[in-house]
Amino acid sequence: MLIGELARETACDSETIRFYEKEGLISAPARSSSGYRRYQQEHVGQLNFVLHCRSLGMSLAEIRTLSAFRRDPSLACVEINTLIDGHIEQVHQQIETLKRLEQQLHALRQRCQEGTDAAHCGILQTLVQAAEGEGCVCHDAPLHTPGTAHPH
Amino acid sequence: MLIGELARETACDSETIRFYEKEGLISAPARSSSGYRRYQQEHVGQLNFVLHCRSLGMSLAEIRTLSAFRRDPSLACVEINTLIDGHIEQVHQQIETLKRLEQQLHALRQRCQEGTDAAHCGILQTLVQAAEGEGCVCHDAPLHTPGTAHPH
DNA sequence: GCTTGACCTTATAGTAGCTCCAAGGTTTGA
DNA sequence: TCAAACCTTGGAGCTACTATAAGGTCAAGC
Repeated sequence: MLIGELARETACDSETIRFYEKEGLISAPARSSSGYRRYQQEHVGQLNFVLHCRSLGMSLAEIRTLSAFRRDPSLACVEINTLIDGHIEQVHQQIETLKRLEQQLHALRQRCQEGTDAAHCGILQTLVQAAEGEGCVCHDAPLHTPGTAHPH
Repeated sequence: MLIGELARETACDSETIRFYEKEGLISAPARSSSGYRRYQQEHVGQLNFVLHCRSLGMSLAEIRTLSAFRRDPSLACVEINTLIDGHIEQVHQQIETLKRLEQQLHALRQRCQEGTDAAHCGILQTLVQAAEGEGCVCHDAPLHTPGTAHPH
């Protein structure tokens, strides 16, 4: 199987497959005499595993760790649980942060309902005032939202 | 005011201030004879505006657009509303996506409650099966979570 | 006058997870 | 024989910073 066929089968871009190989997330396939990558069925499984984990928002580092357990199933799974728990907590924090953000944005949006010019735009006024005034309490909570994954 | 003082006053790193200047988000200050940046009160306002918008999760491109309206208040504010609405929608989508993700992760976590080895770890088994099976419906929704901002 | 330390400058490289492009080689079908 | 569709590598680009190196400046203390 050439890289293009694997790409179609897994709905993953060829470039991304090469990238995952370089990053050690999938094993390097055999090469044809002309240097083309020749994939086997096992690579489909490996790649799908990575893509599935990515779709669950895991980082490449986390997936590398899980892959190690996949390769050597004698290892303790406590670490797997810890990894998943950590990831759940991360996602939970992101949700909470984004919810607060959503509320702030809705409040901001309320300030301008009609289309005039920017001089009278309540949104802009609010943003400028918030930046200049000391009493702005709407952004004292940290925002940390690490990027998550692409569709699988 | 030197860059360090502005940094302390706004709780923004000096490097980041220079970066914002290079990106055109704040105006370039006058320089002393030795090349040091000399900031005025207006720069504090500009920088706080940027930081506040960042704390609301806006991208630098969005902030550039808002800054233009701030500089020229005769422009229509319809675009401001559109920008904010788009941003709210983005945040809303992120929240929905992350909520689905959270549920999937909780379901996954249920698969392994006790610490044995990875061979019998339900989490790993589930991940591997999900990757290999066709019938995995748990990751057909796209995940797009652009990074958001740091605390202000 | 000299040294020390805190400040400032620019330029460059690194982070995550890809994505895109250029310049070339290979294979397949008409 | 030729074109289209594939493949290769290497490098740059994206976001929003962060970190480092190598050097210049300035004020205080001795």
